[in-house]
Amino acid sequence: MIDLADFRKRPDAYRDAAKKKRVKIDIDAFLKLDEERRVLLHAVETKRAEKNKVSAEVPKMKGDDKAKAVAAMKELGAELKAGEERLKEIEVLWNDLQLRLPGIPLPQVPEGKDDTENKEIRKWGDLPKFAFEPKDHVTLGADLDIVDIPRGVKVAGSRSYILKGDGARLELAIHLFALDLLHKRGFTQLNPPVLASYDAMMGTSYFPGGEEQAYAVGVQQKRTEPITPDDLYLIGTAEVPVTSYHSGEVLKLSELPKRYVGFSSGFRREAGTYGKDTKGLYRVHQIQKVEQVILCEGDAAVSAKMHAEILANAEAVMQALKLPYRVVDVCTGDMGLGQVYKNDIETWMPSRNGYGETHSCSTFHDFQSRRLNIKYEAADGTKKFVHTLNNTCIATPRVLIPILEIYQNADGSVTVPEVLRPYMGGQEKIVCKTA
RNA sequence: GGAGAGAUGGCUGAGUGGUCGAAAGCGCACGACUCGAAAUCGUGUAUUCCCUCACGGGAAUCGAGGGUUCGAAUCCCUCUCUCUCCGCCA
Repeated sequence: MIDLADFRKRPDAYRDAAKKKRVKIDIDAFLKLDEERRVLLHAVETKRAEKNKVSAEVPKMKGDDKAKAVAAMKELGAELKAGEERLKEIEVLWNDLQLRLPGIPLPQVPEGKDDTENKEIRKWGDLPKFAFEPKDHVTLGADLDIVDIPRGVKVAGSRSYILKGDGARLELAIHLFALDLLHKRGFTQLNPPVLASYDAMMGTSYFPGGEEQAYAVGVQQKRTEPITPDDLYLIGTAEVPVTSYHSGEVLKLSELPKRYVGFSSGFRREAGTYGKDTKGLYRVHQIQKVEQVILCEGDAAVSAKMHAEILANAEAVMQALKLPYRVVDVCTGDMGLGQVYKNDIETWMPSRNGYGETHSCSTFHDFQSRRLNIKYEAADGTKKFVHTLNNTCIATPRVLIPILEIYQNADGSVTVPEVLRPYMGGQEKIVCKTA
């Protein structure tokens, strides 16, 4: 949610942002509706003030005067009701549009229509060279009996998988390594619910808009308002519960920034991606993720610093794993509604012969905190909205693609990255047990 | 799943139709007293929205939504949540 006062001052900036982000919203319609709402609101409140005033005087009146006043108020009450009803109708539309107004991208964000126009800002690591014919991760996973996709599909449908044996142990090792690294860097770990309320989904701005990407519990899909019985959604990322952790709270300046790391599964319906990335572990319905979340002072310079920090953390993990990657500035058309700056880390995946997105680092400024109502008491005693940021630290199973493919050996085994060995009892290699 | 109790400001807790946005206490802030502190005394202490350059004014909010009424924290209906006990369960 954006600052409406700011919006009214410079609607063109938001018109421009909507255009660049490819957000379909009629800014002029909203301006008109907003004005209509304010006029009507004023009229209704004036009537209400009159009614309140007279009603307060009624008990002191007697006889004729009293009867007249009551009759007049009865009439006023009817008028008021009509006005209130119209106001309510307008506010439904107003509120719906308001939630779709975009955050304004920072100046450094490149303009572009989609992910093909993201801009590479740096590269790290050397691309692997194989002296043998390398296998892809699906083949490796099957041959080593550590990734069972057919049985995953049997049990839970398409885009499902089962990590098995050393594959399962490797996954956990990756997360433990990342969690340890963030622990050492001052992050507090939260293992949150993977179920979230409508408010949490809305507050983090997954809703409205992303309803069809979320699995809903006990409710039908495609809805814009909370309904019974459960009103719970499977989260796509720990960002949702962790960012919502302090919703409705006023934090002390001295306790900022809050550095949290959420560890959870995430669930995505992947609606509308039929036929896309169907093979292997790239695009699946359930992921496991170590997610960094920051709440900091509502100051662009501070959040920029935090953005760099969490991006560096993720890069540190990739470098420790010795996986070649690049960092891109995500262009306007590929950003979310509320994001003002976003970097992706893309990791080299031999089977794709290219870089594939493995991390996403986003700065929201006060877009989420306005919806979630997370404030802090500033140095001058006023209450301001915090800035929120989040970034993947590591996510599986997608990162297993580069790990398996890059660390494979000519004999079909996979070397365990050195930094992960302590988390696998010192194991150095994953070999085929049945061969 | 069964039975019961409850939801009021930062907290505790009064308040069953008319200056109640809300007593009182605690907490907190400021001031007085003090060398300083404690104690004591005094003053102040919710959020959101609208109008205004500002001073200030208005509206809404006592779990949520609806209703009755000139007027609702108080009456009626629906829902949600919390707590206790029993059952079931990782």
